[in-house]
Amino acid sequence: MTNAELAILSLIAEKPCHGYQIERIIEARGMRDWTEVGFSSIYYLLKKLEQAGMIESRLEQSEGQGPARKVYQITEIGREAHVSATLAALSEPGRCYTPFLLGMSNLPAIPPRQALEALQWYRDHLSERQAALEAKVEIQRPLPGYVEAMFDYSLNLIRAEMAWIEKFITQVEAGDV
Amino acid sequence: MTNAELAILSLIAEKPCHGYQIERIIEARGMRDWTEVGFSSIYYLLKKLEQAGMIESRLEQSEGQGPARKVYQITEIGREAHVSATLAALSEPGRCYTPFLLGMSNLPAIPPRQALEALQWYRDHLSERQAALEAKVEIQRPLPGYVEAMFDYSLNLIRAEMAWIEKFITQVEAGDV
DNA sequence: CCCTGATATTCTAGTACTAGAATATATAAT
DNA sequence: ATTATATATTCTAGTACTAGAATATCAGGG
Repeated sequence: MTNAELAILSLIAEKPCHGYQIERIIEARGMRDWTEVGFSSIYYLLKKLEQAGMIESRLEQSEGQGPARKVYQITEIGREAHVSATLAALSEPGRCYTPFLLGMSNLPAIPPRQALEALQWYRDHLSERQAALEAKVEIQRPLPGYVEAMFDYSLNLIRAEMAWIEKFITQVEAGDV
Repeated sequence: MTNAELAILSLIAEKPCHGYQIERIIEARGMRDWTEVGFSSIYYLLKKLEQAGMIESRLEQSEGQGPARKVYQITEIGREAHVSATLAALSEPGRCYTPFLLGMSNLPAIPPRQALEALQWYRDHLSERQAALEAKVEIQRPLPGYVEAMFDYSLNLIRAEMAWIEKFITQVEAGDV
């Protein structure tokens, strides 16, 4: 199962949902911090999951305004797939191919002054990201333990990266690279 | 420019190459640690870059055995694109959507025993990866400063992740999550 | 002179989304 | 009535690879 499929299946596993509702849950929870599912992909993924027999749909009248909704709920097959995909995701460290290392591998090809500037931008962006995440978790507290852990994980990695990049920048400034 | 395109363009920027040669350089340098370009994609990417006017080709007789080679070299346009893409890669922290956080977000849906087991697997895999990287850098030393920095960056992040996961596992074992 | 194996490129048919437009329904305001 | 707005789904045409088979060339051994 792909990441995108698992992201959608997770939400249906929690409770029956229709496409538009999923979009709003993703938005409301800020899930785009850890998954990448565009609005236009949700319906595509729902259809894929339905074809795989992991979810099934029924039509339901809208409560407020708007046309009928197609509400999906998880099947037994889906439930099993959900658990095993979750276990797989938790047990295998995923490679993450950041453009950063690709950039680093090209360091010798660019003027040192510009490289330094770029690295400083990187640090600043990262620092903003860190601050935004810290603020976000602060506002939402108290949070369930596993959600707190997710933020803690992300923040730990960002902090480690910040520490490294600070060190590297001073090395570059000193002409050590 | 996409990551894959930049990876190929980097190599052509270094020296003129043909497709098969690129495959062997990628293999020899262990570049698949930080980029993802399958053999079957190399020719596709070369054509794309040529169409964009970033590289140009000429036919050349093979030195040893085998048919004529199509040797690509970088153009002025390509050179500029290479520098600016490298700067872009160095200045923008890329998001990395690991399946791990997706798994974490599904923690409540799975039996605690299995979750713990999965996390332990994760730790073991990560630990192996760390050891492999450490060994790799050790063997190859001495290395140019920027390459040393790339290994150092990767190792720092892996170590931070290891530290976090160890801590989290003990928390889970203690029933704190 | 054919065969093997290393070298080298091309082609076909997929996969997994993704952007954005088109379509449709219902409520509320003008 | 008309218009705007929020809700909701579907469709078309891409993008960016990617797997794997097909094809071709050439050197050296039998």
